This record gives sequence, C-alpha cells and structure tokens, in this order.
Amino acid sequence: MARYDGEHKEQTRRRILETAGRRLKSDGIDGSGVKTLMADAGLTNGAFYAHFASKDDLVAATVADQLRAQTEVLRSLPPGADSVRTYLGSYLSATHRDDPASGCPSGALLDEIARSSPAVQAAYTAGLVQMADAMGELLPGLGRVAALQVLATLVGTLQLARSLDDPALSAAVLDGALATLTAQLAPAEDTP
Amino acid sequence: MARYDGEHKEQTRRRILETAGRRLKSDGIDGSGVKTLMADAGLTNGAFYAHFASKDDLVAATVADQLRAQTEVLRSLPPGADSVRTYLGSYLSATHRDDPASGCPSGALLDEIARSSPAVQAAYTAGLVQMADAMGELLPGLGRVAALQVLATLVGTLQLARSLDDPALSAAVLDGALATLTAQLAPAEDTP
DNA sequence: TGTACATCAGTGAACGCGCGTTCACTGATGTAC
DNA sequence: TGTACATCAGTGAACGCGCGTTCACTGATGTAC
Repeated sequence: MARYDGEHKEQTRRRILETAGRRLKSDGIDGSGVKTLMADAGLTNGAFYAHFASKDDLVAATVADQLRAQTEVLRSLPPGADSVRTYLGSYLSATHRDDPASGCPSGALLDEIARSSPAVQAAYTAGLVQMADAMGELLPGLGRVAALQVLATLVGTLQLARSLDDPALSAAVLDGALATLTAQLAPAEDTP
Repeated sequence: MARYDGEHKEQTRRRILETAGRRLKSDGIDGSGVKTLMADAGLTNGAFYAHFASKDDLVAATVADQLRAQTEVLRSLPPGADSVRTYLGSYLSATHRDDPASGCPSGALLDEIARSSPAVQAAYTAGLVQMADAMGELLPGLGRVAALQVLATLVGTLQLARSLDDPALSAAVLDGALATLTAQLAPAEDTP
C-alpha cells in the first residue's frame, strides 16, 4: 500500500527535528527561517508542511524533543550527589557556554519560550517537569520545585555567562554558581 | 543658529528610548520592528535614522538605559539586608512576572542579548556590572561576582515562571527561589 | 510689529530582501500482472 | 523476469507581507531685518 512504509517519512521528520534543535538553539526562534531549517536537513522549504502543521508546531515538537534528550542525560547517571555535581559541572562549563547548538534548550531559548504560543509553553512545561523529576530522582530529598529552582539558576547563569563580554567575569560567574549550588545541594557531605 | 536648540531632539530621543524599552521587553528584539518602535513614540519610521545609526544601535542604547533605570532602583534603597529582601520580593512577584514591559531587561531579553552584536553585549556588561555593584553596596560582604550570581538566579527564575503554563507551579518556583535566596543572603540574621 | 528666510525634525514612499505558507509538479519507489 | 502503474515525499516558484534602511520632500519653527 504505502510506498515508503511510513518509516522513511518518520526518519525524515526525526532528521528535521534534530537539525532544527541545533539551529533554533544557536540562532533563536525568530532568527531561524523555515527555508534555513529545511536546508539544514538537506531539504527544500516546500516539504516542511508535509511534516509539520506550522513553524509553531515544529518549535513545540523541537522543544519537547530537546527536553527529552536532556532528561535522558539525567536518567543515564547513577543516583547520588556525585552525579548531580557532575551534571552541574558540565552545565556550567565554558564548553557548554560556547556551544549553544549542542546545549540545553532552556539556556538558549527561555525568554523566547516565555513569549511563545500556549502550545509551545505546554510542551515546555511538560518537558521541564520530566527533567526536574529526573534530577530529583538522583538526589533523594530534592523535590520537583527545588529541582526547578536549581534548573532556573543554571539557565540564568548560563545566559549571563554568554552575555558578558568580559571573559574573566564570565568564568567567575560560572565557577561561583557551581560552588554555591554544590554547597547548597549537599551541605551535609562537606562537613564531617 | 540651531532651530530647536537641540533640546527638542534630545527629548524625542529619550521618548523613543523609553517606549522602545517597553516594546523590546514585551515583544523581544527580533519581534519588534522599527516601524512599530517609532509608532510607539508617535513618529514614523523615516525619522528613526535621525536619532540612531541602526536598529542595533538603538538596542544597545536601550539596554544601557534600562539597566541604568534598574540600577537607580537599587541605589534608591537604604543599605541593609531588608532592602535586598524587598528587592528580591518585588523581582520574584507575580506582578513582575505578568508585566515584562515594565520589568527587568535581563529577565525579558537575556538569551537574545547572548546572541546579539558585540556592541549590545558591551552595553549589557557595563550596565549589569553597575547594577551588581549597586546591589553589593546594599549588603556589605556581597561582592560583584556574588551579586551577579544572585541576579542570574533572579533572571532564570523569572523566565521560568513566565514559561510554565501551570500557575501553581509557576508561583511555587517564584516563592521557593525567594525563600532560598533570602536564607542564602542573610544566614546569620534568622538564627539568634 | 510684520514679513522673508534658513533650518532641520519629521514624513512617507520606495529599495531589495527574507519571512511563513500554498500549490501544481516531478520523479523515484514498491507493487501488480 | 520485465513492464505499466499508482503512490507520495520532495521540489521550487509564487503568494502577500513586514523587515531594516534610504531619500527626496514638507512644513513648523526661531531668527533677521
């Protein structure tokens, strides 16, 4: 019946989702055109609407997909404070700061998401709660709201580090936040 | 010699700067067109280039102006932990969350600033350092980097509260961050 | 005081361009006989 | 096995529109006589 068995099309959709994730995070939502997003996936603009209802629909799907990926990173770590420390360290690294395309979607897009459609915000809320709960499972006693607070601090710090044009200050803010968060999350483990 | 004594033009420039501040914070940088920005100030698009060299120039000037206004708010408070607590409380309020146009430029625009030109990032860095130092002067012992960390947490929390479509969760994140920051900044004052 | 003039802040049409979206079509594919 | 066909993922031109920027101009203003 179906010529490509549906599998081929599904694969293309995934490819668009993944390259769009990188492009949106590096150029922003308003800064990424449909033509460019499709070219990134090796396609032309016309094919876009065979996969997504609108640009907004793609943004919502991409946000969900990106947060799923971030959640999987957290779930792949063994439980314990060490894992959380490792995660914080890589989140607040110069590497992450300097490569938004590969990084956290919240850090790259949060204020644009705050201005986005209800569909995008719904996808974001669902995805971020998953991510917060995954972090909560690494550290017993860290509830959903507390985990969201940690994520908010990570996001704000990363954005700030990306916006300061003084490299020493940018690095100091990253390091300072890592120290503060580490102390805050495992206060009992540093004292005998 | 000069027909309007230069004062009239300076006043118009200030008016553009102020209405642009509100528009940029509510619609974003990419989301605000020159035509709209000028209409907000009661002018037409053509007059724009008599006041600013480019849209990027306006954005840099607006970022500087907005951060100056935020800094003045901090400087107007009497020194002491109570003032900082008051400031944190108003920053992390539902009122601020629901009215980006009147609020903090970092909270509204930080990830777009991270993608902006060197000129915008230079204006942002200079303005934010002023703001951090003004906060540092309210609370002895709060250095520049520590103050920037506090600001990063405020910004991330505000953006997150604006992006979550669950009102209860949004409020819980604001309240939780306020409690955590307050405890963090004045740890000696809560215990006898 | 009244008139002619120079100034210049502001107007609004136009430039080329990219936006999100639509649609008639192409052509590679797997199937049917 | 070889050929005719139906499917449909993908093409690329076109739609109307708004973008940032330029520029010839208008007309209210303060000044000079």
